Amino acid sequence: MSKKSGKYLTTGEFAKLCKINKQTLFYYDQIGLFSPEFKNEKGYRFYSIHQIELFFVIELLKDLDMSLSDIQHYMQNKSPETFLTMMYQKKDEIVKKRQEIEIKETMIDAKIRLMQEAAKLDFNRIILEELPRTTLYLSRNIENIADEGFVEAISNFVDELYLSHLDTGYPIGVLTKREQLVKGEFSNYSYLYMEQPKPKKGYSYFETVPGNYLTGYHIGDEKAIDQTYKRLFSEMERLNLTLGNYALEEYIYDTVVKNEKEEYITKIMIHVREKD
Amino acid sequence: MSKKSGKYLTTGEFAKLCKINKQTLFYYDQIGLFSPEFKNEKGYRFYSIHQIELFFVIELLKDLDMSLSDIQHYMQNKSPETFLTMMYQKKDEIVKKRQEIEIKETMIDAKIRLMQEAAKLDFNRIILEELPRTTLYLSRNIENIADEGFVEAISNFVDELYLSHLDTGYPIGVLTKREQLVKGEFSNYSYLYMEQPKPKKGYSYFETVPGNYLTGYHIGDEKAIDQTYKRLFSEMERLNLTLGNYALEEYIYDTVVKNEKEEYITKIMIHVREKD
DNA sequence: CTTAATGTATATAGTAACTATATAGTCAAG
DNA sequence: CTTGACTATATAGTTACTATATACATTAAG
Repeated sequence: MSKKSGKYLTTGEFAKLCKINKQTLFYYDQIGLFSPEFKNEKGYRFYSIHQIELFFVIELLKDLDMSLSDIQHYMQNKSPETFLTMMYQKKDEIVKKRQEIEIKETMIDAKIRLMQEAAKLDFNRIILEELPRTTLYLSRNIENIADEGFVEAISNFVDELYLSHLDTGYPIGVLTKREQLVKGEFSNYSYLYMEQPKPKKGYSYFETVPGNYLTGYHIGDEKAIDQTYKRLFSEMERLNLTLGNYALEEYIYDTVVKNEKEEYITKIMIHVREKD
Repeated sequence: MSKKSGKYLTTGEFAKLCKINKQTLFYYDQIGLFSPEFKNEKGYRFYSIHQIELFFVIELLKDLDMSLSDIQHYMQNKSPETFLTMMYQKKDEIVKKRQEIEIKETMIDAKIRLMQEAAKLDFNRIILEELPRTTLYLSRNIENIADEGFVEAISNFVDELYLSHLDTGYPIGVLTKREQLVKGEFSNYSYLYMEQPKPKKGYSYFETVPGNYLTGYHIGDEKAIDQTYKRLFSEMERLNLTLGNYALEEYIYDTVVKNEKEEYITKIMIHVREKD
């Protein structure tokens, strides 16, 4: 702290206070965005402690993706009215930003859960597990759609999730109704879905049936997924179980397996009932 | 949607799906960060729908301030273990990020409230108002400190707020005890403070006294702040009030006044009691 | 009172991550 | 068979820093 400057701060001191690079303050002065309260005869910059408030406002606007030149233009002709209008707008933006962060947090949580699960898992084993009721947001019906239509359906569904703020960070899954499964059309999916841990009001959802699910994993080329379904159906037979209402499929990104080449894993969960 | 490509997407289609600029995908391919599943003999890129998962992971890491080259290095030698470790670390980072966003949200809310209040306000009028109990986080005692010490104290306080996650986005205020006020030492502040609407556990706080406060504003050069204090004390006398325990001062950024030149406003709130 | 360390300044070059533009080839529809 | 919408590469430009080089100023120590 320079003793002579009194209640003013030098560039270095102000930079430290704001937790920013000193060069950035030179740069801001140069472009005329944010300048010290005065310069002495030697050209040394002196900032007032009060200027930190303005600096924080600039930081805020910057964080809300406003360009430096836009901030500058705004600062040059601001008024209480425009400031208030901007704050209302920025409030909306920051709420959206927070929601996006929350989605990413869910995404990380989902990945962590998946990885922890995967560590204990043998991808070649089929297991029978009890799954709780969950809420799914479904796409429109996509039965009997062509390959290129499937891609388009996913594209539309992603757009829809984005626009309706229903993207929760969970992976996109597919639901195949019993009707297709009994015909052996394992890849004739009925709906795309995304799990909704906290369903937003104003939308209609599908509730999964709580109960027993036969879970297995298909590794690699999905053209061969029928084999995995057949293995699952044999296991179902062996366990004296009967096919329930639907099957769920989820794509898992390849980090879960120790493998050099990029491979995709599909988790298959078939709803089953006790045979009586 | 190109009909021939089947279940693969062209660069343009994949870019649209990911809501990203097509050039960015070229760029990612060029730097070897994220490449299409294959290229045809004409050099056309084809992305698989599954690649969106990997793309989202890249976006996530990018949002958490990881550089593209770091992401690339990580992607090249990842394993389930490193991925899980990274996800735990990123979980911490995103929580911190969310908290920072929340601080900024409070900051916006505080500004909006201030502006709405200011719109109805005459900065030259002194008003008597009833204020509720609020929680303040105080700095160490800063009585009888020199000017340069004051700047250092603010600097330390800002650091402390940052490190303890006690920065709520509210402005930094100063509290002056009755003891100094009666001596006429209006600028011999006792503590710096920041309001804590949701006080975090594990820290000690100061609770303001709910009751009557005489509020006035000082505009411009703070060397002349004594005048404003004197006006407040006369008004106190006139209203048959007596000085309470302390006074609070808050700096207000200049956007609240219609004025070309940068001016700072100080809000002064003096705790008062009925004379009996 | 000198000197070294640390601080300030300007000017300029470099960087990351896009982003835009120019030019040319490809494809599908009418 | 042409037109319009797409694809590609190559290259230049942009934003917001960030680092470096050089020179002058201030301060603390001997």
